Parts: sequence; C-alpha cells; structure tokens
Amino acid sequence: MLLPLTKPAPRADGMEGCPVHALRKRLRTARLRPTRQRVALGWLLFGKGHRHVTAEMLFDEAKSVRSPVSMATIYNTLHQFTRAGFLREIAVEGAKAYFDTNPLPHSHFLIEETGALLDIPANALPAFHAPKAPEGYEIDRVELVIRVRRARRGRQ
Amino acid sequence: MLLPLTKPAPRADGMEGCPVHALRKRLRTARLRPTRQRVALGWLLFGKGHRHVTAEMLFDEAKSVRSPVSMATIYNTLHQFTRAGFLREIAVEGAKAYFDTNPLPHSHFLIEETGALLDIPANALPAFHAPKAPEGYEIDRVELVIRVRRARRGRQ
DNA sequence: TTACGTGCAAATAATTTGCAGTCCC
DNA sequence: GGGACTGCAAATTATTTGCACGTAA
Repeated sequence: MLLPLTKPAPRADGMEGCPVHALRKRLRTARLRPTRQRVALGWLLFGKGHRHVTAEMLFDEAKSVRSPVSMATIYNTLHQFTRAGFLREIAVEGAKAYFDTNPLPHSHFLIEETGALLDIPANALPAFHAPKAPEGYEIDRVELVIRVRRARRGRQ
Repeated sequence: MLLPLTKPAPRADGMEGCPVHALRKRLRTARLRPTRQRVALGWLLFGKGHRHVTAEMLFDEAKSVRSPVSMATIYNTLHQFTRAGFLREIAVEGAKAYFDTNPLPHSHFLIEETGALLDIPANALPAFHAPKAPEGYEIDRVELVIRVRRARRGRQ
C-alpha cells in the first residue's frame, strides 16, 4: 500500500504486459473459455504487478472499470484461476479469503490494523528447514504469516 | 489425534490438574466472574492437556457432559479467555476459527484431509530468524502453519 | 447448436448482536 | 440489589448453490 517494501517483482509467469490476446490464450490453455468476464477479471488481476485481493475488492474494481461482474462469477473465477495455478489462496484470519496473484511459494506480512498483506522479499527471510512431516504424511506447503502492527512512537 | 507426535506438553501455566477452585481463582484474576458456564468450559478446555478446539467442538462437548451452553456464550467465553491470555486464536483456512489452549508461541501442522491441527514439537523446528518488520512496524507474532497431507502409498 | 458460463436470488456456515431475563458478589 | 452474564433469536458476513438464460466455439 504505502510501503515501498515490495516493489512488484517481475512476473515469473510470462504474463508481462498481459495483452488481451495473451490472456485469452492462457485461459484457453487452462480449458477456460475466454469470456468477457474472465478476460476482464484476468486483466484486473494480472495487468499490473502482483497483488493480494479479496473477492469483494475484485468485485468493486470490476464495477469501477465498467465491467460489472456478479459475485457468483467473481468466486467462480477466483477458484478456477486458483485451480489453474494462476492464483494462490491465502488463509489469513477472519472469514475473508485472499488471493495472491503470485502463485509461487512465499511468505507474508499481515498489517493488523488494516488487514493488508505484503510479500516478504525472499532475501529478507533466511531460508529455514521445514521439520519432518508426521509419520505417513508429506508436506504440501508451508504458510508463514508474520503479523505486524504500527510501532509505538515511530521507533523500531 | 491418532499420531503420537504431540505428547501433551506439561502445562506451563500452572493449571495442572486444574481443580475447580484453582480455575475459579484464575477466572477472578482475569476479572471474569466464575459462572457455571465459564467454569464448565474452562474445565473442558484446560482439564486435560493442550487442545485445539473450534466453537462447535466445545459446544458439542459441553452438551455431552450435560453442561449445555449457548453458542453465544461459547463465543463470548472463547474470546474472553483469549483476551485473558488463556487461549490463542489460530487462523487457519476456511471460516472456522481454532482456539489453542497453549497460548505460547509455537507452530502447527494442518492435516488437510481432516482439518485437524497438531503442535509442531519445538525441537523438530530449527529456530529461524524472523525478517525485519517493514519500516514503522513491529512484529506482533509469527504464524507458521505447515500443511500436510497423507503420503501416497504409505511412503513419505 | 449446445455445452459451458453467468447472474440472480435463495441457501449455508460461522459468527455477532440486541435484549429480556438470570445469577454472582 | 445491581451490574455482569447468559440464552434466544434475529442480524451480519463471506461464500456457495440452483437454476433460467446467455454466449463462445
């Protein structure tokens, strides 16, 4: 939001600039018909650097650019994009689900006052060794969220 | 649940055995009147090793031991206990909130198939250095959840 | 043409709230 | 006795579903 901490990383998925035709192709590859709604949402999601969005944020954004889409379609699309590997769903607190346009494994700061998410730059987080999974289980993914709050009196 | 991975750690909060009078005292210290409902829920929560419960689990348990408590009271009590430092709320996926009777910082395995939480034994997780918080912010807490799933064909 | 998509409205799920009545100090 | 607490039911919030209609291939 206000913090310069996360200069949008260059996209690792070959969708830079994301001209509409590339997006349509990408949708087709995922066996998703490039409908007006999906293209509009894809454009909003992937058109400008990585983002963390909620269904509601995307709904409002679509409306504000005159491509209104129903909530049902927002949810359908977010889940289809997630299944296709374009997005990653992030479980934070509360009922609200976040979707991250960077599907690669990485960690987040959660600003407690606003509920905003911030990528933690890979170089800011020393690698750590995940523990062995319990007997009979295997690790699917590691979710690290560091909850931060405004420091009192500007220190820290 | 079935896994021997987490032998309930000895309680660090002086509530071993948790005789009712100690619980009542503890509630009073937190400026919570030791009502029938709060004592019953405290007994269920703290009476036997550490646990990860949802509001619904606690509701059902209270009913099953013939101390039925309304959902509103379950939620009130869980939040009051959390504010008092007896519990820690854990944000996992989905709308459902978990409350951990171990309020000290520690991490969890999430069994994806069942949604069950498992403490990660401190010695199984090498310490790692948290990154510096963004400018103007300070770290409140670190939440690490390692999502695991059944390994295919018994291997790991 | 026709299977896939979309939008609406109603349904769910988890949680919160308002308030009349109850109980602890 | 009086304020803190509880229970009920209705309200909220986030999300899902069912189904008639629309639209891309």
